[in-house]
Amino acid sequence: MPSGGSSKSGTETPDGSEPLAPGIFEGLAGVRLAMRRFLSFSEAAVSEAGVTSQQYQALLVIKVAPQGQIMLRELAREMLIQHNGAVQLVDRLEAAGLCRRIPSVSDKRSVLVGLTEHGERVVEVLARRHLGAMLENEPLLVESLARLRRLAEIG
Amino acid sequence: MPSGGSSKSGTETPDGSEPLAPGIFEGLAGVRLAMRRFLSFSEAAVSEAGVTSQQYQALLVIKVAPQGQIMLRELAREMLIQHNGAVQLVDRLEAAGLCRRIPSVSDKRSVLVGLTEHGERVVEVLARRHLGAMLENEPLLVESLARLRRLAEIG
DNA sequence: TTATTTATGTCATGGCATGATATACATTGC
DNA sequence: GCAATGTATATCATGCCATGACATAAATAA
Repeated sequence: MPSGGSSKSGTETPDGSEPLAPGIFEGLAGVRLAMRRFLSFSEAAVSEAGVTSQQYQALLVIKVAPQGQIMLRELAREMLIQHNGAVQLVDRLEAAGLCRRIPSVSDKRSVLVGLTEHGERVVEVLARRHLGAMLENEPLLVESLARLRRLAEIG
Repeated sequence: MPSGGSSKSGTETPDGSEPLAPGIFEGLAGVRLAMRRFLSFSEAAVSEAGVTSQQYQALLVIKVAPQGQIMLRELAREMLIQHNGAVQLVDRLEAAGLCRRIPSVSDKRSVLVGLTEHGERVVEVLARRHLGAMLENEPLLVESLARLRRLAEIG
């Protein structure tokens, strides 16, 4: 597509509605990039500790759960994944010695997941390391979202 | 656990530095949740069109590239992934008829990636569908980031 | 008891991303 | 011209993540 000035706001659209405001695609791409950047430092920081982003997030969820324990089902719900995804996630965390399955006494179907000492240490270190970097990268993301909003409101 | 029974905010830390402000773990978990929520609607919206989130993002990057074409290497760099990840991503996009490899004439090593007509239609529809949902979910994320910042500044 | 729901787990599949490696081409220096 | 080096793409093996389909066990209701 030649990027001549007028051709970007073509009038034909797939569903016949009005064309998108010029710059919207750039705005959307910018937000995704900002979010990727935001998450990629996390990926890097976290992988030094031998865990992945999702695993760190799971550790956080367990950490902030009441009594530091959470049902597998709850963990899945908090992380917006299916229960079987959580099963495997906990499998890997348990294999890494970061968490522990504790059979529930009140409901023999249930399994509670809690952090091991090692898990406690890892989540503490990672949280600390994350905080600074997160606050550093957050403005770019927020700015990028604001720019998209302005673009959308003009269109 | 040496910290005795009472409190969540123990004073000992793994590396001997000061303890994190209370609520920081909750703040960090909140941000990750907000981000997941933010991305999960995207996942859902996009999957109706038969593509994944990453594929949509790749389509966006190609769409906003000069002349609507981008080198594979560039695509990888824009998406913050390795070149071989981009190869497979483009493989899948090409298999789905969304993009096309165009051998570069100036540099026979290079391959330019451009959208097909179908790809153009898909990215247009998805961008449109995304915009609204994105603007709807964005305040939660921004608010969640702001809360974390406040927590960090107090600590 | 029987049926249903709930919680967890297993299996097969597929997308995503990486490291290690290979092949083809370009560029630079001799 | 020719060798060395670097670049662009591609392939392979591996591992994480997530899902759908299915299975098992336990709680619960009819």
